[in-house]
This record gives sequence, structure tokens and C-alpha cells, in this order.
Amino acid sequence: REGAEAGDDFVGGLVDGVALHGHRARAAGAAARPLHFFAYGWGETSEPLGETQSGAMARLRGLGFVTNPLGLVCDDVEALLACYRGIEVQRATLGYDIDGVVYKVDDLALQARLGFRSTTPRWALAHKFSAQRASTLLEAIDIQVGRTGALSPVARLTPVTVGGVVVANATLHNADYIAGRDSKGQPIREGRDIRVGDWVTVYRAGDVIPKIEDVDLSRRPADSVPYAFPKTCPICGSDAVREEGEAAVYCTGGLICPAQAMEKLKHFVSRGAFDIEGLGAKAVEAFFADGWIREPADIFTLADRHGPGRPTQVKNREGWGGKSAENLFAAIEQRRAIPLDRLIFGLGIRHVGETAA
DNA sequence: CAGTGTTGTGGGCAAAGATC
DNA sequence: GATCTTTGCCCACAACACTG
Repeated sequence: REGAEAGDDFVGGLVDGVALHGHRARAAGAAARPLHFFAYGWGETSEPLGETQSGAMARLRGLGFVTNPLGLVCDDVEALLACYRGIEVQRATLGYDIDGVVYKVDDLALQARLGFRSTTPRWALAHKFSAQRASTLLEAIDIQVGRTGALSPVARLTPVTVGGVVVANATLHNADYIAGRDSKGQPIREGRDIRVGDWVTVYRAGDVIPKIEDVDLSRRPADSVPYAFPKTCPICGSDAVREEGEAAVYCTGGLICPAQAMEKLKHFVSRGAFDIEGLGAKAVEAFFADGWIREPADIFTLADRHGPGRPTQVKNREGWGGKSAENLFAAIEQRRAIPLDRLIFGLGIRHVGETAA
């Protein structure tokens, strides 16, 4: 970081490389500097590092980089799995956190031929260790209304530590998921449904995402009842309908529904759309609640209505000061002209994400 | 039907900046 | 100095559309 601030591209790049190891590496690095770094790949090189992955890694070692000593070349799947199991045994004593191993095609010419999908290489594959699990109580199932009007059930859990972090919420996806079926009607959790009051096992998928794995029927209260998915929007009271062939239930309120209107606003100002700094989710909620911003156009008249010299000013709001108000107005002015794709994305049309926009 | 790409939903953490 | 909010990063998976 210090190097990056000083404009040192090499050190900045190195820190980026460390960051690519993910949040666990970054957390560990922050807790105990100095950072340690295993070189595991490369970007541009003036000449090939080798003909194989293993050869390139050896070359990096020759150049003075530290590489992970556990890497090895395997000839078949059995050898790969033996390596995976061997590393899993050593996991606790490594001195750094890992969540699995990565298998890579050794021949770099084959790597080049295999190429990439939209987000991942075809020549490398992560094999993660099974995640830690914990039992806890499902206290409630809340319904969230998204910007498209989709009603999403969220599990409220008695907070429990899973893999070092406290988990209190987990998505339940949709009504079928709670009932124990997937979108094709096939049973999940062997068809066991999820009920408020159940003891559930939770884990973090990919060591990150909280998920409910299963319910413990032996601890289910005798008086529990299957979860009844709401037939109306919990926010605006409009009918909530599920179209044939769709997974989600949608609020029919449209922009009449405050939840939809507000979530649409949040999306409008979000990073991929107008990206107005200083106007995050919390600020949108507060301005919306007071009627200062009800629709996207209101953002661009905010200074006229609540800027300097007006009776009610942003800078006098709780949590706001002169500096933050000034910064907000400047950020809004800066976004009066934006690329067309950001505008299209910002409109929040269903099925039109960043790529389509 | 498998593979792929995209969207939309959900989650967490650290750092930075600002206010309280 | 403590606290709050935002930013920016990371990740999973369900759902769906499309292709060959």
C-alpha cells in the first residue's frame, strides 16, 4: 500500500496480486505484517517462463520468488486426489489459511488452447475442502422486496460462529426451496421443509456464503407448522403473484410499492450505474423516508431544494455536515453526464444487467 | 442435454472518511 | 477516540436463455 501511494507500480501490482488470494489472505496480512507472498502466476513477460506450469514456477523460484512448496505434478486423477487429501491433513499446521487446492493443466500450450470462459479459465479448477458446519435455531423467516419486486425469504438465525465469523442470516431463495423442492420439482434435503423454530445446520459455501444445509427433524417442535409464503407484499400490501414457470413471487405494486421504489433508487445510484459517491443505501433510505428523493430525477434537483441557502438543508441532517453535503452535491453534478450503458443499466429493467446494457 | 453466460439474489471484511 | 457509513473487494448459487 505504501508503495502504491508513492506511485510505485511494481509494489502496487504486488499488493494487488496478494489481494487476489481473497479476503482470508488480506485479513491475515492485515493482522500480522509484514506480508508473505507465494508467487503462483504471472502477467506479461518479455520471454516465456517455460513450457509448463511447473517449469514456469521453477523459473520464478530461480528468479528469487517464493513459491508454495506443496505444489507438485500429478499424472492422473488418483494422484490429484491423493495430493488433495494430503494437503487437507496438513491444513491446520500450515501457518496460513487455505480453503482448498487448485488443479492446473501443466502444459502451457494446452492452457492456451483451452482458454477462458467468461469469468474463469478452462485449464484450472478449484477443489475446496468441505466447509465447517454449525447448528443454530431458525428464529424467523423475513421477506425482502427487491428492486424488481421479487419477494426473497431470508432466514433469521440465532447468531452462531461458522468458520471464524458470526452468521445471523442466510438466503432461503424462494418458496420451493423452503418447502424442500428445486425448480424442477425434485426434492432437496430429501424433501424436508424448513420451518420457523427448526434447528438447522449452517455452513459457508465456498467458505463465504452462509447457507442452510439441513434441518434436524428430531428437534422440531411438536406444534410447528409449514411456512406459509405470503400472498401479499409485506411492504405495500399489493397482491404477490407467481407466474407459471417462474421461481419467484413478485409484488404487483410496481412503483406504488415503497420497497420497490427505494430499491430501484439504490440501484440507480449504485456502483455499476450512476455511481454517486456519498449517496449509498443508507442515505437513499433516509432521503426517501423524508420525501426528499422519491425518484431518480429528484437527485438532480436536490441542491435546488435542499442546498445552501434553503430552509431545510442536507448539511443540517443528522449524520451530515458541511463537508459531506458539499461532497454529495459535487458528486451529483459530476454525474449529470454519464455513459449511455450506465444509464440503461441504472434504469433497473429486469434481465438487463451490466453486460446487456 | 451439457456447457456456458448472464442476472439477481444473498453474504462478509477491511479500510477510509466523516461525524459525533 | 469512538462510531457510523461507504467503498471496494471477494464469493455462491438459483434461475433462465441460448447453443451445438
